[in-house]
Amino acid sequence: MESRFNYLTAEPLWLEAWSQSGLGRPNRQAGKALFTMVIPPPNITGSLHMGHALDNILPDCLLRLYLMRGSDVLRVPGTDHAGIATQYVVEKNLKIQGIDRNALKREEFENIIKEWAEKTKTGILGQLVKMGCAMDFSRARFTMDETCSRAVRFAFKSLFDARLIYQADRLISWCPRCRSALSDLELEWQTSRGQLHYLKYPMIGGGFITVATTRPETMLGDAAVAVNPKDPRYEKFVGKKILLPLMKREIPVIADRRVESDFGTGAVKVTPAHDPLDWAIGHDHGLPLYSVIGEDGNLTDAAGPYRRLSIKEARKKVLDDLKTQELLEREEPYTHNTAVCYRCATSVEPLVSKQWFLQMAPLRDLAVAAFEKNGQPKFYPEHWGEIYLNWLKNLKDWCLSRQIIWGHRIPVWYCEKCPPICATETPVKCPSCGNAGLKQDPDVLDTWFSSSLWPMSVFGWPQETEDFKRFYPTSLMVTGYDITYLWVARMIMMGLHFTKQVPFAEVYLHGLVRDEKGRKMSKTLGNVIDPQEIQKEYGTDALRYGVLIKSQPGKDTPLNKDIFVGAKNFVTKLWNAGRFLKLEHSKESAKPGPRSQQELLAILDQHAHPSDWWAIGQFNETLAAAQSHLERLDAGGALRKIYDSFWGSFCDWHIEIVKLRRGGCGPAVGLAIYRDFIKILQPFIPFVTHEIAKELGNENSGQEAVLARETWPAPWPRAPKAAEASRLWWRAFSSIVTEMRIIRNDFQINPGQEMIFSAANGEISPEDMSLVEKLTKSKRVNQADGRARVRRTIGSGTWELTVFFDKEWNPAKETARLAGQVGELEKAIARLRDLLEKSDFSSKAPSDVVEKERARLEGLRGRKAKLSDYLTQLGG
RNA sequence: GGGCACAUAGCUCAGUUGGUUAGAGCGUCCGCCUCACACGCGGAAGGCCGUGGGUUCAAGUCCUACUGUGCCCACCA
Repeated sequence: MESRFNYLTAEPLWLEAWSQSGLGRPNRQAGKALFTMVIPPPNITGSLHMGHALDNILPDCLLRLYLMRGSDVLRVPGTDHAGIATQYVVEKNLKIQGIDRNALKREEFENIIKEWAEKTKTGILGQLVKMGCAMDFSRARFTMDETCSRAVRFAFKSLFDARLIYQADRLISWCPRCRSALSDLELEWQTSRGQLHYLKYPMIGGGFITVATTRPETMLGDAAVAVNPKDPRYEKFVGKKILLPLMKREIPVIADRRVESDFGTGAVKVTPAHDPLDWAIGHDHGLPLYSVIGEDGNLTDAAGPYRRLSIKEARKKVLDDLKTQELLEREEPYTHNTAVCYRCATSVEPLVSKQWFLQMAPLRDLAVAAFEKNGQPKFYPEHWGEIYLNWLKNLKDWCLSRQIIWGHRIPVWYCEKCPPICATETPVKCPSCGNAGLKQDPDVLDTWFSSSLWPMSVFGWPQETEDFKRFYPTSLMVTGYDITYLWVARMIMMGLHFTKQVPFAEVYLHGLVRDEKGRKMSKTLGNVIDPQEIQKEYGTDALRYGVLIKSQPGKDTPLNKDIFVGAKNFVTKLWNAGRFLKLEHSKESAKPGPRSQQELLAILDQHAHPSDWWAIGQFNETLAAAQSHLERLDAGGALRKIYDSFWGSFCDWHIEIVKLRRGGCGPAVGLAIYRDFIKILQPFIPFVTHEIAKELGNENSGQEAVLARETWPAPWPRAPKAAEASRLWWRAFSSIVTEMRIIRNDFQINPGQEMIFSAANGEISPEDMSLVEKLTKSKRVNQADGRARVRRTIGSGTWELTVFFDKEWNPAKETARLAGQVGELEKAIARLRDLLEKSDFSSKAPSDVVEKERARLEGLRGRKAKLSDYLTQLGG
């Protein structure tokens, strides 16, 4: 074995081996439980970033775990066409080339995006492969491929026929840059500093009413002024008329409960066509709509003399004109929130537009019932269930149509005089009048519409395919909490509506990947870590390890490069431990690897050293802890446990001891435990563990070379007596070794120099004492001679270590150290004594806990006595 | 305005159902190329576990109030 794991050469070979073995593809083995997942399809906007790495590595780890624990597994990969996002990226690229997309025909532009889609799709799927994700790539889907498109058309028509999808003129959020409607969930909010303008509206018949607004240009579309009905200041105005300045339009003063008396002047201008609250008020009061802002973000003909001005220009001109007429009372600085497009950050305009909507209430009720009655799906972390439920209850209708090119065309066709025709296949002629000149609706669907069908459509739904029958609903959905509403909730609702089943039994919501300061990774901040670079520089296992060890359910994952350095170090450590054990074992035995576990246990009964039992015990505890974490889908927690145990116990202690034990079963047992570590680490870092397994040779003949297909280890059987004895042994042994090392450091004894010591009242066998000698480069003597000495108490204080050395040393430092220790011991003793004697502890706490504390107090007292005694000697 | 989460070492974070002296990685300091690994080994310094109450024999852990931080929802013009 080389001294390092060569990931550059090993990774491609294992990727090929896994592909051959069909990891992530079901075997159809009878009697096996199925564990299925579909991936959150990455957007085809570019390459995969660190968030995707987490999104895919975490479930891969769980899938590999399920595979080893005996499940038949399937994970379906795929990509998302990501309507607005992809179109935006392609538009930007065209702009760099000097091409204006508006100059292109719909088909031309669509073809350019298709080309882009092919390229990025390939790249993304390639990245998934290279991250070691065990998926069934033969089942890979794309949200706009024929299978998924069929599902989209079917779902739309079905919802249309059920009258859940409808077309209506509504106030929607409009992105003037994307030239498209957006859903409420596609808005982001920014605080912006602006002005609150106080406008004086003249009453017909004399007097003024003053309104406050942040958007004075919308006054051109005012249909009324509203006041609170309980506001005494305005009682006399209600029902009277205003002559709207600039437009010279008569508008009424109305009373509405939704107006807050204590904001601004207590009177609000009502612009039903450009403000959500005004829309509602206008609707209830039957006010007319004046759409003064158009889809291009400029003012419309309805704005009279202000037509074709941009919003900014119009605002300035309106204010100037009002000022001239002395109708601008005052202005004050004002900070408020404005909505922007979540893809291009352009300010969104509320405006009235004819759009397709999905009525959510019936779907919502299904989801609420599934969760409240059956607890479906189960959320990790659990508290997300309540958040999800709460959100569902306030759900509004979903605006489905987008006025962009890239996406699923709305499957509705129009005939000149007949009602719209909704069909899953392009109709040749109008079913009502037979007219052949049908025109398809130019709009496309919100990209999340196809996403919401994903767990069904990947399996061929609505067709009753074998796959659909067999794999739907899936076992687990792993995704980021940021798309719980946008995606998870909608999948659940669609699943319930169309299949009466929640599409996944469990949902694991992971956090967002952030930098070490907790900031989002972004190109502008320059804090982006590219997973591909990490793979090149540190290896894919290091990428997986780093991402996994930092992940916690529901919490954000802070990452920096150091984590991957540590990750690579662990891979190297693991590798070298294997290299060493293989070497050691080959000295003992000609066989390629350890014998069977049964045979090993027989040898253990005859020849075991306590450290063998201790290491076995440590492994069993690690296995149990890791499993309990994994049952809660906490891969990070499991990995941390394994790391601590492998490095801190197995390598730092057990292997070091095995090195010094001559002959015996040390290497064989060590190798056997090591093999189990390799297995439980396989789901996390599959490349290096597979390579090591190959290097070590097969345990038994007939086993597959693919470690991922081996079975998850069971705890080692061992006698409880041996377990207890090995624990006691460990305490004594480790504390004397540690104390010797501390003395060597404290007294600056050269590492090459042998230390002479005596140990009074040995709890350790002579054989083990020789291990201590070798481990600490020291020699035990029975008799004190005339040399300088230092004494230390060990462990519980029942025995004592004396180290002799030639050089003179100043006792002051040691005295201070001892005095400090005695002081702390006294405090601890007093605390314990009070606990045992003065409180109700002794009578109320369980007897075993009380016994423990009593024993501890005894130990502390013994230790203090010894230290005080020695302190007196030093002082004297 | 409503909701959720978090607050532990200089930094990033563990700490499973309450029970010995609260841990790791990175960073800092000291000493080592010891024949698996310097991507390593040994050691040290560094924490009244955000604050005040409460429950309990016992609280980092449970409850409550407060303070601070982050996020989500709402969007008062």
